[in-house]
Amino acid sequence: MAVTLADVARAVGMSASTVSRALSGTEKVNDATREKIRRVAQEMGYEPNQVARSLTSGRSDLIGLIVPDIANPFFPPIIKAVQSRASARGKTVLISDVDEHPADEIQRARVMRKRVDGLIVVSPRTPVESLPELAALQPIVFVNRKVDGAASVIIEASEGIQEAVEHLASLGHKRICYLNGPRRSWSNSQRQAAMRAACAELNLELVEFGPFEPQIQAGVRAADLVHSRDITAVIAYDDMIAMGLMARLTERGVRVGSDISVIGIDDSPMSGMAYPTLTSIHVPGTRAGATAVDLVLDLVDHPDDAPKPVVQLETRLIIRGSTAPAPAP
Amino acid sequence: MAVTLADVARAVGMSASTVSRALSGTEKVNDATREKIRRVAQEMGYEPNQVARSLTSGRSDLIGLIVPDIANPFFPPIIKAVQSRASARGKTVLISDVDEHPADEIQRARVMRKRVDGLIVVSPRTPVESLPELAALQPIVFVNRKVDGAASVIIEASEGIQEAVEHLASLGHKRICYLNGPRRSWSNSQRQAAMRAACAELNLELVEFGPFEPQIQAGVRAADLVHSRDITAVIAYDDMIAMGLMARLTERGVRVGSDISVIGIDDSPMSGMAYPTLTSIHVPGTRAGATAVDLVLDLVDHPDDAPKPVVQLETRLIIRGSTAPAPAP
DNA sequence: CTGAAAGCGCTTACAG
DNA sequence: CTGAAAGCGCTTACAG
Repeated sequence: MAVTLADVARAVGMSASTVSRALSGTEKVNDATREKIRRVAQEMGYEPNQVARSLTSGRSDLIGLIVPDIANPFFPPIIKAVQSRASARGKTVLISDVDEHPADEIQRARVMRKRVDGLIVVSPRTPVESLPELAALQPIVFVNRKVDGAASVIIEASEGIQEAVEHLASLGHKRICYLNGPRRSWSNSQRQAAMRAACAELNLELVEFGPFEPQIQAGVRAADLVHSRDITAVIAYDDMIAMGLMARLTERGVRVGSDISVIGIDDSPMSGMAYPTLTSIHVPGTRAGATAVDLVLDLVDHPDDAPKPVVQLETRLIIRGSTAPAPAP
Repeated sequence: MAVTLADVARAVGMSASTVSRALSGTEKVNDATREKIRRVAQEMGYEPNQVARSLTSGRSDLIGLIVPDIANPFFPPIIKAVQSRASARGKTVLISDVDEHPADEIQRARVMRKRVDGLIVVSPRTPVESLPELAALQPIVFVNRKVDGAASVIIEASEGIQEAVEHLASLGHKRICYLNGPRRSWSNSQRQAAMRAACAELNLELVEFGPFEPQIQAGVRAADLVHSRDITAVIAYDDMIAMGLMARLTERGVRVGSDISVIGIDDSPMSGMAYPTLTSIHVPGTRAGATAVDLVLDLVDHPDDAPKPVVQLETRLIIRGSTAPAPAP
């Protein structure tokens, strides 16, 4: 059996209370005593039982992180940012991937909630009617979705999309295609609205396809739709779809970056490595992750503070090789 | 405050023991009693405190999973397989990404160990001298690394590499380049040895570069080395490196799949989507993940069983568009 | 089938 | 500065 606090107390001839205080380091204990206790605990290989600790103290120093799909390259940078920020603040992060199953989000959140101090839920797919139940699991922070009455970090797509559409317009494109993301995605409704607004403002024709899942294969399917129409420029819901689109168009002999222009969203690491490199709208995932940690830890310390903070982050266009002047008609 | 077992007991006028038994479902309780308790608990919104439960029962129904880098596409399929298998067996998975920092593996494992029933560590980077400490954190299963005296699921690269080298030889390649993975990677030492054996057997010249980190950027660097030598075929430590290599060669005007042949390892989802599509050695990550869950749960149930099981999985070559006959000299 | 009691390993007022 | 005691919320022999 593992060494317990009581074992250490017996070994040094002191009470468990004192040992506890000496080891947790916060309260006043005689320096010599503390020193001795520390040494003995060390020698005995004592490791505090975190489960017992969190049962009494109510704190676990753990943050739970729920993401829809770690295989989507949009999420790893956020996850890494959350981990690095949390670790800087003395917390450990426990990740859970719900594999794009909306129903699992609430279930995972419930399972995790009791074991962590706070929860961060990225791009929740939970239907709007179940959102209040999730939001009630305080302290909780949502990333990439606005949830009424809950703390959130949201990413404002409109500037980036505005820039993207202007970029295409300045290259002479007249008809722009938008490939929609998942049907009930909050991000997609944002992006779609921004597309419509930008095209209306610049007097461009907008063609929409989708919904598509954020997966390469969906982009492959989209390519054939795009190819069958008279389209010279495409903005995809995300880089995954854009990559699939580019691969399939190339396969069909369409030269991306001359015959057709393609823009992704997310600016994921692979966008700079594709051929041609992918023009993409940068989404500040790293900043979003770090901010979410700060918000959730604030909530842990001040659970009753209201209203809940909402942080908005902005996006911008990164121009690479997949966009070019519209071909002459 | 949340509803506790005692609250429910008071509400139904029974002891906490009975309520506990009724809800956990294993022991014999009067059917009517159980029914009533269940209903009341439900109405009151009772959710058992898992922390308290695991303090007394010693079980958490949680499995910890430690991976080096979730951004590397090799890991998500393994993670998803672990999650799906665990969930089928009534367990929840908590993931931790150590961001390729070997020292973090032991630290995370220690933090997690007390809160989970068992641990799965994928592709551990921990130096061999610290491995015993990790292995001592029973129950633990290692994936993709053989650890003395510990349960593990290992992936035997040799067949796949043998097939890859034979494939290149049959296409007329005489000199083959191997791009080594990380310096202290167990997989790389396996792969390197298999490369040397296969080339020796088939009487091919082997050129080695590296070590390289398993990242696209490393492949970009490798491309320039490869380009400066008289090489017609490359096998990379993994798909990430192969993708970077292909992108950079293409950029420099070398046609992958005719001027030069490239083979990756991992057969990650993106290998079918690159242009050209990447010939790659399939590594059964999904099977490895599911197997690891079975092994770790066996260990949880029979902690004293020795010797620890070691499962070997095999690899095979998937031929796609990035390999072609050697160009005439 | 049900209850009273002890205990899991720690923390935290309360005294001194 | 230190100790005794209570308690966190549950589970589990032990009786009955």
